[in-house]
Amino acid sequence: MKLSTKGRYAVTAMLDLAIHDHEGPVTLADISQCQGISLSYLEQLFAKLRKEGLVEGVRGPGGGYRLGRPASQISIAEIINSVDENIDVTRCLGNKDCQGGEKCLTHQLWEDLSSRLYAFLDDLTLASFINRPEIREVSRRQDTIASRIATMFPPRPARVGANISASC
Amino acid sequence: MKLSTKGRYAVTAMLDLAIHDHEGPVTLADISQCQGISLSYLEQLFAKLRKEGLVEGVRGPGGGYRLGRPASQISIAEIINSVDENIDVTRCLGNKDCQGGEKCLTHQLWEDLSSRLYAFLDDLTLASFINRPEIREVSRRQDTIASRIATMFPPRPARVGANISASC
DNA sequence: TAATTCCCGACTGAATTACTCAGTATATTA
DNA sequence: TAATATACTGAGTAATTCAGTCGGGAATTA
Repeated sequence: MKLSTKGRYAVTAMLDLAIHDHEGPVTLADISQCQGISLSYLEQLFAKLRKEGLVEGVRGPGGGYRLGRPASQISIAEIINSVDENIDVTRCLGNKDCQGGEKCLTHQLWEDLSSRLYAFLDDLTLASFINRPEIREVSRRQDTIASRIATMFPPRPARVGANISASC
Repeated sequence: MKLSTKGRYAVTAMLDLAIHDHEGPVTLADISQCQGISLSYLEQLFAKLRKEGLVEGVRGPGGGYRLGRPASQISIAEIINSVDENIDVTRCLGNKDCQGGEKCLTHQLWEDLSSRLYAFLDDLTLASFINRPEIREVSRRQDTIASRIATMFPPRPARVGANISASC
């Protein structure tokens, strides 16, 4: 379990996808502009997320990325783990002699802490964040704008709407 | 809130101090050998821990480091924060325009997650780890050995004992 | 066909990690 | 008092990671 800016980028990007899930795919260009992250860097992060099945890409105009699973089945721990490659495990773990045959005590304790932390973050899903009332309110406001414009441009409403509601 | 190998080093070292608290100061040389971390690197980490008042150093032979406060009053979050300098906060936070005047939604959500995580780690104290029965058992065994030798070398028992019970 | 998007790999400067070395300061012990 | 063990400090450094650029290719839509 490691946690850095990289993990934060991945989580916020995934939240973005979750929020705009019903509007069709979200482009990396949108996220890039929105959150101030370089496009190519996002591509690298999303390559890892895709490998884990957390997102799926849709090519071509009107394409982008959408969640690979329902937001309720994607945990924060999964997201972080897929981009922040695991911290190197302590030397003594696995082979059980740290110092003098006896299995290292503090390393056991760290393992304990680490798994508690993982459990905590694995319990938090994307859905548990975006389903809170304040969030739904903001999301709803953006939807009304989007759908109003959508009725004016019937063919690909999602794309047009997405451009408008790109204010993160 | 950032979490890396550096933080792990600090936490395990602090656990070491907490476990051997009643035996007098623990030297960095012990921890270094025990946990396979370079001595000078430990010194740098402990400089930060000392600055935060989490540990206090004792110079001279028989010296070392001991906890700056009772183990029940030192949280994991404090330890990590003192060595893993904080993740750079998102651009839009503070000044409240991320993109178009409206405060960035995903960044609010991240702040939320971040504070939940901090609260979780701030609730975990050193004491909550070392007070578990398995740990006390190991610690007790080492104590009996230490005190048996201590009676044979009256003047500075703690130091001699520490050398023996250095198997982490 | 042209445009838009995902996808892929090589490369790069800057920062961080983990470490080495070389010393100074303070306390203990012989 | 001299020797020793420890904490402290700071400068330097190879390796790694971060975050990004660049140049393309592949699939989809219009």
